[in-house]
Amino acid sequence: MFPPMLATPGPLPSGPEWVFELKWDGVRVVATFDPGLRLSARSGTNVTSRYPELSGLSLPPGTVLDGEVVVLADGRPSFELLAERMHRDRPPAALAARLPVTYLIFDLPYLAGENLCELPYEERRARLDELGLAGPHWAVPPAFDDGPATYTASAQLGLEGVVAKRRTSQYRPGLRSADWVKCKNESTMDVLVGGWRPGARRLGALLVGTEEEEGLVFRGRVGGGISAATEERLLGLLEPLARPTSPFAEALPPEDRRGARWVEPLIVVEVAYGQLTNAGRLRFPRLRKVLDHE
DNA sequence: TTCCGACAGTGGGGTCGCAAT
DNA sequence: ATTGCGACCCCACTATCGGAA
Repeated sequence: MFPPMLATPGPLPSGPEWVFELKWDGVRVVATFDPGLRLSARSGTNVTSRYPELSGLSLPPGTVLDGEVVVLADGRPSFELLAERMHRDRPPAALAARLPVTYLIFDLPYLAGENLCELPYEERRARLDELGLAGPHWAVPPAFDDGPATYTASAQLGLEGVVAKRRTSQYRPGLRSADWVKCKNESTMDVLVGGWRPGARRLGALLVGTEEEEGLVFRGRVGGGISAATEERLLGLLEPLARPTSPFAEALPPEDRRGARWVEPLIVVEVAYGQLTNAGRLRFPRLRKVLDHE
């Protein structure tokens, strides 16, 4: 088992010592050859049989590749499509054909038994490029020198963001290093609070929505980003607004509804999120601020 | 003494698989 | 057939604690 190196979240670094890759929205996979191909998830789980289309990938024994398995749709990775098959060992042929995966390889910690981890990123990257890995289901995506342009392009293309890597950095297995910085595209939205749920804290999560023609449309639960002080403030605002029935236009699924305390939807909060899901819910939601209302 | 980084804990969307109802 | 629950995947963020500065 070879735990992959992890990136630290942060703002886009600048300077000639950095190189920039697009951030691919999929699952992290390490490939080892000893001598047969073995694919490992970040946790170390053997996932080789989940991605049979990668079985043709062949390299010398003692080689370790690091990359991301994605499902491409219109040229962009779709995590939601990948989710439909990523838990399945030996997926049915029809499923694998409908949702083919691509392994995007971005690092080479070992080659034929030679430890390349101590080499600077740029040299490992050059060795990786020399392998000429390109096939129907794998590729080595490009790296760029212009950080701001790469970041802007990632947003325009609807990608997840960029990962900045220090040219001189070593590969540190299993470590969350400051030499790799992930800069994610994110959005914010103002939403109405239609209820809340207790949890381990007094206020576990907010049930939020947006006002549309059909009424208050549920956008998901927001439990992240709430400090102890904000929790108290929100409870003080919400408890006087209690009402017996849900203010949402549609009945919420049981797993969202469970334990809910409904309120008049009068409190507006700003939430940050990664993307909207196909179901119209917030992905990676967290509270940014409670908006003052006159 | 103060500050920072690592870690545990709490929250999210979503899928699958299995058990209970 | 529906619901509940945990295990995995992807996470963000807060609070805490010990060691570095």
